[in-house]
Amino acid sequence: MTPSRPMRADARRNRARILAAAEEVFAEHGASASTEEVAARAGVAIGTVFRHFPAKRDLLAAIMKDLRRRLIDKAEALIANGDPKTAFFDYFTYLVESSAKIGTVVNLLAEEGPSIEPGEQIMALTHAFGTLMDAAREAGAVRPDVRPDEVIALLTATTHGAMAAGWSDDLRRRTVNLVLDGLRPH
Amino acid sequence: MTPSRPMRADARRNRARILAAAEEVFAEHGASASTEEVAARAGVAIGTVFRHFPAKRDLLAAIMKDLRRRLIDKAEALIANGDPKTAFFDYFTYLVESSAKIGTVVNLLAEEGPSIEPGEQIMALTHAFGTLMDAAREAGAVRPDVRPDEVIALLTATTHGAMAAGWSDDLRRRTVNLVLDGLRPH
Amino acid sequence: MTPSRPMRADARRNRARILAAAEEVFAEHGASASTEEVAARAGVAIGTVFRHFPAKRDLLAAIMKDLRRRLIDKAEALIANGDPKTAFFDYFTYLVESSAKIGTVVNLLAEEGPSIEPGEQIMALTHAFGTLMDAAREAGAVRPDVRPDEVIALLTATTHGAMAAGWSDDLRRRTVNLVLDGLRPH
Amino acid sequence: MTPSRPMRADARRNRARILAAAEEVFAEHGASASTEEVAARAGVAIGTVFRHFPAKRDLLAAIMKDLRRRLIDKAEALIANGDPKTAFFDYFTYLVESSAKIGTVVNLLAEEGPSIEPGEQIMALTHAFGTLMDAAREAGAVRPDVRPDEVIALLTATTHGAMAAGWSDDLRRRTVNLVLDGLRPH
DNA sequence: TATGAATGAGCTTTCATTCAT
DNA sequence: CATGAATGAAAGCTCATTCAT
Repeated sequence: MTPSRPMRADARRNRARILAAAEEVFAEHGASASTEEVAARAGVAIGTVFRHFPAKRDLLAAIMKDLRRRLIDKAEALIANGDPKTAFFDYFTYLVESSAKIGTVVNLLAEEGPSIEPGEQIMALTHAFGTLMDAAREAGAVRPDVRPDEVIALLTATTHGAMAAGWSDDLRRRTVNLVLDGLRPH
Repeated sequence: MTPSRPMRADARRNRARILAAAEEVFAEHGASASTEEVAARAGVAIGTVFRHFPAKRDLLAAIMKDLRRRLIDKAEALIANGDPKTAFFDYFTYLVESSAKIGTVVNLLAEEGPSIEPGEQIMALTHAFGTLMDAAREAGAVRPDVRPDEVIALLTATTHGAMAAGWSDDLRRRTVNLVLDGLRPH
Repeated sequence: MTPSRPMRADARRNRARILAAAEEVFAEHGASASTEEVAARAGVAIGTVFRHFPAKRDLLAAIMKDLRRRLIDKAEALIANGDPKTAFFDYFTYLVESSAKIGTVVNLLAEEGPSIEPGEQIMALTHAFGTLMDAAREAGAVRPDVRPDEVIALLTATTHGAMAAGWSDDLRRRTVNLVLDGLRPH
Repeated sequence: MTPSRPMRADARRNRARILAAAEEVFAEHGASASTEEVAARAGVAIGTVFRHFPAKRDLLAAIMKDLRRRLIDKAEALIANGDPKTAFFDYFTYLVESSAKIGTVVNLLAEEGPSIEPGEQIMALTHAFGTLMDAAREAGAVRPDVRPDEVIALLTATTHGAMAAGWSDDLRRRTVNLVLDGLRPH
């Protein structure tokens, strides 16, 4: 937006520290955690947080963006290097595994009012997911009659469930396998 | 002292109105909705809410109890009258369908700190669910190798997902079918 | 005021129970104790308390009146039967001893705004006290140069101190003796 | 983190104004006065009061600490410069004179639950008082048989009485003299 | 009369946000 | 830019008082 000048080094450093701190704090105490707590964890003053993120929801949104970025990167890596037969299943599993953070934040966003910037990132994520799924289908590893939106719904659900209900590692593994089993051709 | 005579008529009426209002308000705005809003919706003064539910978490807990009661009733009706082959699937579907309310509340309770009264109700619910599932398995309608906790996990996940993500009716139906398909013998 | 009819028996009984309960409760938790707590202790409903004492301050005032009544009775008994040489000192000591209740209430009244009905009772009390003191002076047991208001001030002070500071029985006895010593002729 | 640099100028100014306002307000209306009233009197917003004193009892405690500090300073000044024969009596009188504030607060603290920080300050105060009293005794100005705790009890009592009962200046002077007379050798 | 549910002003406290330093 | 003190709008909760039962 503002072309202005590139961020000063210390400013960029602070921004990153705040994001990292926020991810931790919100994962621990929920979105109702105070911004002050985030500032403290990041080792900056409260004013600094608000300079970088004019409102709390901006901070939440930025965390989401960050998380999505990482998920997209992971997907693209799998698209480039993975075995089509397994890459899709690996990715699905990976998403659920890393859902502790994501899920928490997602959940909390729900409280902050719906739809914080769906935007192009979501599309990129959806697209990458679709690519992996298509590849798996062509390789005969996924039932041909399941539709992408259903699978994404399943993923969302499993992800939410995994964190909200506090499943044990074992239960989560078995449940994910059950879900994935349902996607394989009989 | 006095052997706690039955609640006065107006008190019982108000209690019910508050519960109904709270269910609506929390479903709409999340658990962070104010108790004042609940009072307004119920058409009573704030003090009345606190007379019936001394703390906000008591109100949340009461809503949960009410919802669970209804779910248990439904299960028992199906156990008594349903066709073993389909009752389990019907119940699963019913639970997800009615999850808009349930899910929201469940979610929010998670934030209120862990474990608001796990209690016997949960056990009754789990037991009823297990009974339906066993009947379906014996009738050959469910894979013999899936375990109850996995299925409950799946249910939780689908339920959470359904409401948190705001699925369309159509998508929800297809997703639930996909899940249930995975539970049927191949 | 209202000549009306004499109080019904149960009403009079309730009034007494409320007063007794209030004395206890306020002595324990201070004047900030809730009227509801008083009602509970008395075994009546809150409405009953307010029927007898239209406002909280009326309840406080009634307690005071009761206490003063007992103090006056005690003084009159000593005037009638006591030894002039010792009656005054006994009374002074008695007042301090029984000050736990009085003191608390007096203190708390201070918070309720100044001067809850000084009235004729105070005069009666002052007069009785003066009578005992005069008798002691005439018997040569009290310095002739101390004035009544000073001694009453001293009494007030000792009384307050005794309860506010939570003196031990031993300390209270020694302090009272020290004070009384100062009143005796050298 | 940061080695707690000195308070910002405006913060220090506000802290002082809040303390001053609180002393006034609580002296006037008792400890039940609202924090809001204190904020208004100090000319700051309610949040500022709570930034400086996270809970109401912290504010009360701070006032006490301030008062005690002043009393200790006065005692030490008298120890350093006063005439042993009179310093003790002057101090006793000074304490009672300034008791309007002290007494009120002391009283109110009593309601806030027992013992807000007894701590070293109390010991310092007690010690200073004892020093003055010893000096007076050695100078032959105080009876050798009175014990320090009795005198402190007397002081407490007189102090409480002075403010609770609203003695006139004249009455207070005469009463204090009467008390002090009792402490002198016959 | 007694009951106890309802009222609603008011209290303490929290926290997102602003702005002087 | 960073700091952190100040702001003030809620929020949860209490309690004296009223009034339908």
